[in-house]
Amino acid sequence: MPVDGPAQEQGEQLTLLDLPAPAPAKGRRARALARDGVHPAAELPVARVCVALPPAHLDRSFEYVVPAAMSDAAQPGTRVKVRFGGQDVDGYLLERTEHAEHDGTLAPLRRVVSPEQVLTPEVHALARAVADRYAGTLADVLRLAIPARHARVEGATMAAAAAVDEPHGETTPSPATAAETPPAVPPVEPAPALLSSAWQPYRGGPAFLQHLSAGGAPRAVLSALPGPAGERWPDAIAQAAAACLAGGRGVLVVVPDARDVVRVCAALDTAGIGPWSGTSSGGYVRLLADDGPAPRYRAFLAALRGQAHVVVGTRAAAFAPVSRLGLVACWDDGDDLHVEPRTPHPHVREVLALRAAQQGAAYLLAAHGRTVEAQAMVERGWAHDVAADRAVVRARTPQVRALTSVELAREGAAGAARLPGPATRLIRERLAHGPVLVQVPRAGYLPVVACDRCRAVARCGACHGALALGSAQAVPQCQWCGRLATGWQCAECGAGSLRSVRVGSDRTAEELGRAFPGVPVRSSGARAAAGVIATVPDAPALVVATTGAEPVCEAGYAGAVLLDAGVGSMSTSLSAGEDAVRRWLAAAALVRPHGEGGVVALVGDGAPGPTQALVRWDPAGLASRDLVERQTLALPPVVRVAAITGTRDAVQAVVDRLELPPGGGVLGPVPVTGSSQIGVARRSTRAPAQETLDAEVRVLVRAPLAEGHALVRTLAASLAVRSARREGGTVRVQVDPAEML
DNA sequence: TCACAGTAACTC
DNA sequence: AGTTACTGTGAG
Repeated sequence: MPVDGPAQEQGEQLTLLDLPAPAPAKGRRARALARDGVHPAAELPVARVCVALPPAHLDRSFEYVVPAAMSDAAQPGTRVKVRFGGQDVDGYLLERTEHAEHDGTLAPLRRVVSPEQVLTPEVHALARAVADRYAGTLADVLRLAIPARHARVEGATMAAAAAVDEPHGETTPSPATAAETPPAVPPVEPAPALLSSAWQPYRGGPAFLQHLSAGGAPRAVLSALPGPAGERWPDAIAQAAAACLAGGRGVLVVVPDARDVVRVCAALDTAGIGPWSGTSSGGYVRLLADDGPAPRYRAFLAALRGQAHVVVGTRAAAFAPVSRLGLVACWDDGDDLHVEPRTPHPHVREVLALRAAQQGAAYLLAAHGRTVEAQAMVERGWAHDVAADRAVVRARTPQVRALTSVELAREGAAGAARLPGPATRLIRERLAHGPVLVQVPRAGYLPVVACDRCRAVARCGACHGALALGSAQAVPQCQWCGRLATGWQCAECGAGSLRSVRVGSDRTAEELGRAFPGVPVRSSGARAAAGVIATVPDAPALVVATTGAEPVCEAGYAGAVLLDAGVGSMSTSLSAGEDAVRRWLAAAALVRPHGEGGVVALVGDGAPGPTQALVRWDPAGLASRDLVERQTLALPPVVRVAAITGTRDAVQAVVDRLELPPGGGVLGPVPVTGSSQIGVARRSTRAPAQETLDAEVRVLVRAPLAEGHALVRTLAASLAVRSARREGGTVRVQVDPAEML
C-alpha cells in the first residue's frame, strides 16, 4: 500500500517549503508547486475536502492539490489529513475536480489516511440534507454517521474484501465504476410460508410487500398488532426485509435499543436471512455503538463493501452505507432513543424519511402506538396507513379496563390505594393461568420524597435538588449534588419528617411479594438488581418492570397491571398523552388476546384521551385528534419550530440576526427551569446553586412548514456569525424540540 | 522603544 | 477550533 510511506514524507516537505500565499494567478500555482517538488495529479488534481471541525462558519468545502503520488488513493469518500489554518486536521475527500474555484494557492493533501471510501455519495448527500434540516454542519453529522476507524479491523478484512469484490486478485478497486454500479444484491429466496404471514392481517399489508419486492418505493406507517410468535412486529420487519432482498435490494432497520436489535436479528434468522458470515456475501450485520469500536467498524465495513445486505442497528445506523438500498424501516418512532443526543440532534424518523426520498427507497414506520409526526405523514398523503380491521384488532388484543377513581368509588377508602381491590383480584385470578406483568412508571425506591406534614416536595438544603431514598438507605440523598439530607427540615413548614409521594419499582416488588406470598416476583429495569430481563417463562410469576424494560413472555402474559396512570399522562409536555399510550401499549401488547383470557388493568387517573385510546386500542385516533389541535394552535409538526437555549445575551444575539420568513415568529425568551437546568448543574462542576440558576433562557422560533427551510437556513447563518465572531456564552439549538412548554 | 496581551480575521 | 496578524496599552 503506497499510501502511508513516501506520500506522507512528501507532504511534510511541502509544508516546510510552502509559500506565504499572495494569491497568484492559477497558472502560477502549478509552477510554484512544481518548484517545491509537488507534482499535481495528472487528472483531476483538485480535491474538495470537508474538514472535521465543529465551528459553524467552516461548514463548506476547501480545495487542496492532489499530489500525483496520492492520486490513486485519494478517491472521493476517503479520510484525509490536510493542513488547515496552521494545523493538521482530519477531513473527508468529497470530490475530485479539474479546476479549483478558490483563487489562492492550494495546499497539498498531506495524507490519505486509508483508501477505504467510508463516505459514499449517498451518505454524503444524506448528511448534507440532515445538516440543512437541523441547522447543523456537515462535519457534525458525519461525526454521527461514520464510526471511528479501527485500523486493525480494516487491515484484517482488507484481503478478504478484495477477494470477494475482485475474485481475480485485483487489489486496487476502481472506485468510480464501483460507485456508479454498485454490486447487485443477489436475490434471496425466503421460505414461502414465512414470506408474508405477519403482514396478512393488515389492510394493504400484502400489497406493500409486493410493491417492495417488485422494486418499488412504497411508504407505510404500520400500526403493529400484538400476535403469536412469528407474527409479531420483528417478524413483520424481517419479512419486509426478505421481500426487499427478493427484489435484489438492501435493507436498513433502525430500532431504539440493543434488545430490539437482538429481536429483529432473531426474526431475520427465522425468515431465512442469516447473519453475515464474514467470508461470503449476504446476510445481516448489527450496527450498534454498544458492541464496541472493533465489531462496529467491522459491521460498517461489511455494509460499505456491499457484503452484508441488511443492517440492523440503533440510531446512528440510520446513516449506514447500505448498497442498493431498497427499504428503510424504523420501529417505535416515539421512543426518545431515536433522537440523537449529540448536535444537531436529528431524529431517526426524519433521517430515514430524507433518505428514502433521496435514494428512492421504500419507507416503513412501525409501532404499537402512533406519534403525531407519523400521523401527519399519513394525513399529508406521504405514507399509507397500514392497519388491521377493527375486528382483527379486537381478536388480537387483550381486554383493557380502566380502574379510575370514578370506577373505584364504591370501593371506599381501599379504592384510593395504589393497588386497589379489583387490581389485586385481577392479579390473583390471572396468576392461575400464567405470568402477570406489572408496569410501573418510575425506577428505584421512593424516588420522590415529601414533607410529612405539608406535602411540599423535599429538596436539598444546599442546592435545591430533589431528594430520593434508595432501598438500603435510611437517610435520603440529593439527586443533584449527592449530599445526604441528615437532619432535614421542611423549608415550607419547618417539620422534620418525610413521606413518599411516589412509589418506585423496587418498593412495588416488595409490596407485591407481601401481597402474594409464595408467588415468585421478578424485577426488570435498568436499576433493578437483575437489570433488564429479556424473557420470562410461561409460569405463574409477578413480573415488575419499569417502562421500556418489560420482558417478553413467548406465550404471552396472562394479564397486566399498569400502575400510576396519572404520572406519565398528565405532565405539561405536548406529547405526554401520546407517550403514555405508547408505554401502555408496549406492555399491553405482551398480553394474550381477550379470547385467551388476557386482561389489562390501567390503574389511576390518567388523562381521559390517552385512557380511551388504550381502552379502545386506537392510538391513531388519539394522534389524529392531537394533530387537529396542533393545527389550530400552530404547533409542530404542523409548523417548524426550533428551540434556542442558552445564556440570555448569547441567545438574544442569535435571535436578533434572524431574518424570519413570512409567517414566522419568535416566542420568549423565557427562563428555563426543570430538567434542562439539571443538565447544566451536572456539567458545571460542584457549587451548582449560583451558576445553575444563572440566566438560562429559551426562545422558540417558528415558521409555517413551507418556510421551514428558510427558517433553518437563517438560523444556521446566525449560528455561523456567532461562531465566527466568537460570541460568548452558550447556545444550544434544537429543531423539532421534543419537550415544549 | 520594545513587550505583551487582548482581539479580529482567516483557514483552501 | 487553532493560529497568526494586528491593534492598543504599559514599563524602561
